[in-house]
Amino acid sequence: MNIGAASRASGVSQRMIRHYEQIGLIPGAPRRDSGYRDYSEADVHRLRFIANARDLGFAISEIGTLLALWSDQDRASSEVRSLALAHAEELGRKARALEAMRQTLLTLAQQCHGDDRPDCPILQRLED
Amino acid sequence: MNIGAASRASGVSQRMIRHYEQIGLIPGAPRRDSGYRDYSEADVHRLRFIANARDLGFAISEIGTLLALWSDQDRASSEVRSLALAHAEELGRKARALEAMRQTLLTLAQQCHGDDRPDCPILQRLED
DNA sequence: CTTGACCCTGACATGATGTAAAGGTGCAGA
DNA sequence: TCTGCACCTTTACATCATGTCAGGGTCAAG
Repeated sequence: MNIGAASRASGVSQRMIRHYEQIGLIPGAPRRDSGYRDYSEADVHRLRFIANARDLGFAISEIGTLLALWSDQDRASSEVRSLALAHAEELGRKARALEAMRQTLLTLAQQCHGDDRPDCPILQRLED
Repeated sequence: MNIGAASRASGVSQRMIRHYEQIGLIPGAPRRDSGYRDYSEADVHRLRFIANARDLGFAISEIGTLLALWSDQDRASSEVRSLALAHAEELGRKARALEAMRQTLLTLAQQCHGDDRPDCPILQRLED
């Protein structure tokens, strides 16, 4: 399977497939005589795994760990679980930070009459 | 005032002060004979404004708009308000996306016994 | 054989920020 | 005055994940 087909089958862009190969996240695909990369179903399976992990917000480095755990038949499920929980906590931290910013903005916007007059508590707050 | 003092007074790193100058977010500081940049209190005030806006998650491009509104005595407060509300909405979208990922992970982790056995619903989910 | 779809590599861009190198400036103390 | 340290300058490279473009080779159908 050429890289285009692998990309369509996995949902990972050709650009990122080549990138993942370059940074060592995935092994280099075997090449045809033409130099074209050749992918198997297993390769596509792994790419889908990566795409799903990205969709859950895992960073590339974490995905490397997940891939290692995935291919390790003997690993304890607790390892995967604690990685997932740590990541969930990180996501929660980020979400709370964004939400706090949002609340601050909403509060300020509420105090701003939002008409043609120039005075504005939002800008005043940014000055302090 | 040298850039180091301006940095300490504003909370913006020297690196970023120079960067903001380079991309045109702030005007180039006047130079002494030595070539050193020279900052006024007003400059520090503007840098603090930028730092506060960054803390609220505004992107540099949005801050450019905010700075323009800030220095426009005649602008309507409604302009600032709608910019803030649009940004708050964007923050909300991002926060909800992170929270959704987090919930998915927590649900999966709950289904994972997390002991020494190798089977793990988290990895299974990533495969699909 | 031509054409169009596909593949290759390499490079540049994003956004915000850090860090490091290599060199000039300014000031205080010996 | 010399020395040393703290400060300043520019330039460049790194991060992270991704897009896009250019210049070139390959393949298959007509």
